[in-house]
Amino acid sequence: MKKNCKSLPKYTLKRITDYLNELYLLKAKGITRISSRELSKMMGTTDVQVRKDLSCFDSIGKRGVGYDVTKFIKVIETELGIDRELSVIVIGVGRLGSALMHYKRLSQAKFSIIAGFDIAKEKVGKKVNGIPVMHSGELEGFLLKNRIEIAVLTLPVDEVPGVMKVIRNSDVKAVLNLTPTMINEDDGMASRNLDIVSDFKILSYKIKERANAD
Amino acid sequence: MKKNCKSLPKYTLKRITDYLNELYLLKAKGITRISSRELSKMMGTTDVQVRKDLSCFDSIGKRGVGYDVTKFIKVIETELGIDRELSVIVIGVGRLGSALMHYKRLSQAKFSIIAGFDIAKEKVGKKVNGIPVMHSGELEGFLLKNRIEIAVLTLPVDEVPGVMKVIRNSDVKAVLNLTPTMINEDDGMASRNLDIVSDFKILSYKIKERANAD
DNA sequence: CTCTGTGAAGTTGTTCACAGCC
DNA sequence: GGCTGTGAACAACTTCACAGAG
Repeated sequence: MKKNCKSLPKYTLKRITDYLNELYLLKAKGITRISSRELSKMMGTTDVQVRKDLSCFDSIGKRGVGYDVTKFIKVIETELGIDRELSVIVIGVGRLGSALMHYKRLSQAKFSIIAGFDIAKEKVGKKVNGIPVMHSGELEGFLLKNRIEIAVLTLPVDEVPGVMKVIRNSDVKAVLNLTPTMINEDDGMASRNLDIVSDFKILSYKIKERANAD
Repeated sequence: MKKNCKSLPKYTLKRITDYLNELYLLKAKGITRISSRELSKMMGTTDVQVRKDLSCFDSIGKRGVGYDVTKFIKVIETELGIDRELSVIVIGVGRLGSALMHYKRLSQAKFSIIAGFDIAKEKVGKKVNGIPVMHSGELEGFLLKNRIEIAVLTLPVDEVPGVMKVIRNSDVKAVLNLTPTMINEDDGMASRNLDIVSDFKILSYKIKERANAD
């Protein structure tokens, strides 16, 4: 499937996931064909950008015609490796962790959350959306017995170092960190740091900047 | 406060919000001084990157010494414009919207959510964490009477177009979009699109890529 | 003529190397 | 010596301009 690129450029990778979301919507509407120009308009980018992003793959468009939506989706899904099941655990079953455990789009996309972990007695032993919640003390043992690809961190920031010690010692392949601290990648583990408050701050800056531009 | 840069480079802006999170943690620990090298280690970047990012501001470090944590925080906060109150509404009071309405770090950072909107009868008229929930039909009138800087979208994706029509017609300055579709910026409105499922997909790709590299 | 695909040019972001202050 | 600040060199990404297929 890959052509020119040894691995997808960082920003291409990000955009491709966005393309995918729009393609799903198009497919749901019964649209079977799309041009780079039409897609770029939805995405707020340019047609050339779309085509350049796709240049990493074997040609998936038809000149004079455009792209077949279904084929387009398939190629991206294969490239992202989301055509297989990935097992996930959620560490910290607060409002956000619990929201993720209920989130249908995740399971639809084959990310299956198989356990939650928390230190609160009233949560441990219960189920959230059918998913068992275990005590954080059991995490180390659990990771020895179960193959987990992704660990999601939705716990208080001061509990992160302890949990990360356990995770770095395990076979977990990636961490999605939703706490306001940075978790760096290393040889054995990928990571992604998301902090929604930071996004609010970025919007604050943009608002301020635009106001000044008057 | 600004020096060389007419506006902050895109990636500098993003990193600065990350620096801020680490600086808050340092301050909470009572640490008053930090070097670019130490900070860069926490962030998974380089000391030069940190210093380059700061080159947009009037010099805030001392050669041979490092940066004063409190001053560092102050400069960033001022630049981001988060030293003032910003009013926020949440459209779609599901699990995620509700989690945001409870999120302490948001109000601590002066982002005050003053209303939620939903179409579900059983939610309208109630309060979530003391914040009133109104019917989405009231949104247009509400935006005429209240100055809102940021609208957060946490509603089903098929309801987005209708809501965006109202918002684009209003004085809302920015949208934080948590639905899996793209909302583009225009002259009157900034936006930021976040889709956590896309982040899972990016991790999937990274896991696959690392596995292949063996 | 329409739309994809892609080297080449242009722009933006990162790293290097070192000057300047503590 | 230690650490900041920055022009210059380098690398990554985006846009341009156009060749090529339907």
